[in-house]
Amino acid sequence: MSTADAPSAPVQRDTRQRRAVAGALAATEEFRSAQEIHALLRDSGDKVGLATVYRTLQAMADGGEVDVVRSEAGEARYRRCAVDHHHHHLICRVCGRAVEVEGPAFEQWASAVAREHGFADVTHTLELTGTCPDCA
Amino acid sequence: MSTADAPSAPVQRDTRQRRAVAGALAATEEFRSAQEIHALLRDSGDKVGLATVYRTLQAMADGGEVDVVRSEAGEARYRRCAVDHHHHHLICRVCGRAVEVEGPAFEQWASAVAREHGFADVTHTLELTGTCPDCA
DNA sequence: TTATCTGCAAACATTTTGCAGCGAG
DNA sequence: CTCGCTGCAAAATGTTTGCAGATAA
Repeated sequence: MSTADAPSAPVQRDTRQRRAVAGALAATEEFRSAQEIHALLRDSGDKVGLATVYRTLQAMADGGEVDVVRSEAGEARYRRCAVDHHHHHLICRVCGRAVEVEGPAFEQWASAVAREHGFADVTHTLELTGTCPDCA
Repeated sequence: MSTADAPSAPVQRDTRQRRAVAGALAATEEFRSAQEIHALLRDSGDKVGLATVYRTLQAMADGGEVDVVRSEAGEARYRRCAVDHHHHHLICRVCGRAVEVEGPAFEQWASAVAREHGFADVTHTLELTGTCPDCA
């Protein structure tokens, strides 16, 4: 056996582009689409190819570094995933603003339902979409 | 003013294609993608253009006749929205089996959260994914 | 050096749209 | 008869991929 027989850590190289994408994500709380990030970076002067943005975000999502949701328009939107405890978002369908929402009651309900049906290893995806006070 | 001054009811014509799409949706409980429905109809012998399927589903979604969710792959999936009381699905990630789940407690929690943040017209998408007893 | 990453552009999949003709009302 | 609906195919999105060259380790 070698010193490292765990192929599960495909460590990424530390490149300017990767840092730029990570930086753009770190700069905000909100969900951003790949194209938004690409535009944002170009704006900041960091030139990163669109494909690279996509590849980087995908890699980050695989590594669990970012959360991904699908907008109603069908685009993937990414956000840095710093929080340990699970929470969800209430998203305004007009301005896209996202409010973080905690739901202990909901979490409990979900586990209860899963257990009741004998399902194991249950995860959930929850999105609340509405019109926020400012956009009403 | 005319006898009907409510422009909010752009009544759709009753066509063979529209009926076919509605039929395909009525035939199942599950969410279907536009392309699946198109294939399904072709299979049944009803020939409906793909564009028409898209247009029809979109119209139905606008009219609130169907629910729409986005799959993780980014496609839109439609389901007839006949049920008065809202319910969700607990889906097995191995065999794909879906169990219907009711969640009055969850519904209440969702409305409460929405109200608390001043959001109006809030809808939610909830998916529970796990491994069912048979596939464990 | 060498394997990975990047950029570009072409390939892809899904959904939308323009236009001529069909068909419901 | 009229106007909306349909079908086809082309266009528009959003995302992925092949390849040659750049670059981190």
